[in-house]
Amino acid sequence: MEALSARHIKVLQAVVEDYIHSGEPVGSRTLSRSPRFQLSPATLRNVMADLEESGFLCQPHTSAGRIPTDLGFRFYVNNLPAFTAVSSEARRQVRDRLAGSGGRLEEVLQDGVFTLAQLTPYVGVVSLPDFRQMVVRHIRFVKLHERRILTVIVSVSGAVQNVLFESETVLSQDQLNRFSNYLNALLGNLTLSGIKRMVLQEMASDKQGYDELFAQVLALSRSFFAKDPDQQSDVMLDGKLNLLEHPEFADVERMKEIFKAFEEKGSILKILDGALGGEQLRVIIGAESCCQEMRHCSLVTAEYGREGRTLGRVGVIGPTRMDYSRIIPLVNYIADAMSRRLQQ
Amino acid sequence: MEALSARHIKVLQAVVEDYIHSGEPVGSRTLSRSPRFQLSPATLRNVMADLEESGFLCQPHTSAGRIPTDLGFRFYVNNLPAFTAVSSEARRQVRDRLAGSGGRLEEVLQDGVFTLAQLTPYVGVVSLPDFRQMVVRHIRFVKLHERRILTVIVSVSGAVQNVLFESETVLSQDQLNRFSNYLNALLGNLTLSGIKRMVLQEMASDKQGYDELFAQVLALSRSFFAKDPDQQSDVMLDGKLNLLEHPEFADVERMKEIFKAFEEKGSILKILDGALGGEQLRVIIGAESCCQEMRHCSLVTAEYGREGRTLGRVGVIGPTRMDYSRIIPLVNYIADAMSRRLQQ
DNA sequence: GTTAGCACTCAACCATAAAGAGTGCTAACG
DNA sequence: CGTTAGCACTCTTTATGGTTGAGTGCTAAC
Repeated sequence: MEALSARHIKVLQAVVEDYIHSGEPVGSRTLSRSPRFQLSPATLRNVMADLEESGFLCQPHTSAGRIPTDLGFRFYVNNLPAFTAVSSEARRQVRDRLAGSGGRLEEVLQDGVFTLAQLTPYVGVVSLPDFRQMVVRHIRFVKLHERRILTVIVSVSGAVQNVLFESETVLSQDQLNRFSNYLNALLGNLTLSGIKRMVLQEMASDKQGYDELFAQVLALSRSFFAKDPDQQSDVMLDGKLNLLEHPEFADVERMKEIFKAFEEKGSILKILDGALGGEQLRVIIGAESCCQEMRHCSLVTAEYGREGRTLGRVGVIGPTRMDYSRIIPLVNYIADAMSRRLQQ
Repeated sequence: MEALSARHIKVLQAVVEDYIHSGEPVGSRTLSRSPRFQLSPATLRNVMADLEESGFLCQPHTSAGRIPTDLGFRFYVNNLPAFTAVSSEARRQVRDRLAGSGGRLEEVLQDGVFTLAQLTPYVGVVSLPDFRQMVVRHIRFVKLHERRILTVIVSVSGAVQNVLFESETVLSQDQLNRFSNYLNALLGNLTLSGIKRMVLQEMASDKQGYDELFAQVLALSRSFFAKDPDQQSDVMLDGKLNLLEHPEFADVERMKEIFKAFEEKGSILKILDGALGGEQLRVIIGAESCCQEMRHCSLVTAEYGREGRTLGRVGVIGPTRMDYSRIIPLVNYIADAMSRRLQQ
């Protein structure tokens, strides 16, 4: 397998692009008819045979045209000749949708995946930030019943989370209010994990001479953290039905597989946040995801965040035969728009 | 179309049951082989022809066996010869699941649909109570930022709801706490709509001589209700993938249709809560739902509630070819188990 | 009222044939 | 030596037709 000549690359690109748009295996004849080549089918056949040997193309069967392998798509994406700019219509839709709602984290994320599902024939996907890693703006305790307490946690990015737990002693709502105030005053810029760490440290140091209030807050916090809201992060999907429009998922078995992966979101999450080297944009093609059920899918995702902090990734899931040159700029654009919206 | 003879009924039941278990059109031969008939195929053919004429059976094409129409299933369900008792294994699973979690409304509902999806090859479905109709146990206001206020509402059945709104004036958290306390003291057994009604009445009466606090609480409530959390009720589904196992949904087009209905939950909700005559148990067969996309599906649902109040309906969605004699008791059982769990 | 017999219909299956697309290989060409 | 035309070959797709089997409706006899 030697280096690819300029012609090889050009042919590979042509095959990939044709396949992306037609969905059919592409043969040497079709290719030679294209005005971008002045070559006969025979010559192209030779080139394509080389590309097949190198693993960039394959044939569904003898006497069919070629289709790109994952490797072929990978090469194509890494050497994308040109991007399709995000249309002004699409920009408008993104802007309108994001501006139209409240700006709470969940709303922004929902708007993001919704717009992606609208603007593409693929599935919009976004990973929710791990709640424990989010900077807390506000904690409030609400007494429900006896020792049953509802905790309302609001993050700086506007996410609201409710956690139920049981305190060790019965406390009045007034006491809880004082605790809330105390904690909030203390809070400056800590994440939930940060608060937990602090509480545990303080308890371990076991100083005497705490004022009563602080001791009580610590005790309460401990029972709160004992429950460890391992609510973990989660993913949101939109537009699953879009996938049904693609011929590659006409087969019920294949569909079932992918929907199974969607149902238990864990595996999607792992693919999204899995590779920890947080590149701004990431394209995962077919089997690269290492997820059996997703081997016929590609993911294009980008980071979104707030004030320099990465919160998660947003993007689309579609067939490996995806219109990368259009999708990549679009995903970038939406991730950016969401981050800007969250800033406000 | 005259009244059905005992024999007609027996044949209809046999056809329905055979079809439910085989999924294939059932012919006169098959039927006559069954030990429950001592009749020749020819005789059965005559009976079946009558049933077809009356609209209880139909043929996919000449020279195929018969399958029940919606009307046939309807008759069968209305005259169910016997129920299959809920197995002790199933009871155990329901009990374990419900006992295992926290008892918050959402958890109970989730456990309910989950168990249904586990125990049947169909989709578990439950309608969430309309939040405005739920009796409020607790209201709490949390100041987020300037005039931005988060309201946490807890219902007696343990549902928690967050609503964001903007107050007219800037208030401190201390003030909000006092308002919360005041409102909660006032609250005794009102629904959210009830509270709204009360607030509007009080404001309309426009008495002078309110104490300051009450006036402020009223003002705050008004801006809260101005937003009208028309969060409406919602539905939860589980086990959508179960449907893919049924031969009747092997066709991608049909699948797409149903999943579309699932996606926009409004239509499901309408079917569930639509017919307002709240029978304890309800079976909706095929086109009876009046929902185009659901015409190949049946729903078996039962009411669940708390302290005599109906909160919503829980049940399953499956193909019209559903094992009604097993499903009906099961749905009843789960609805009952959920209601009992909510009582605690 | 029930049954046996018979002609008929129709989907499903299978084999075969023909068409069409595409290939690899070879030999000729500039 | 790269390029091209030609050709035999492969393999899918589509159409065709015949056969089988399940099931029916009708009629006549029991």
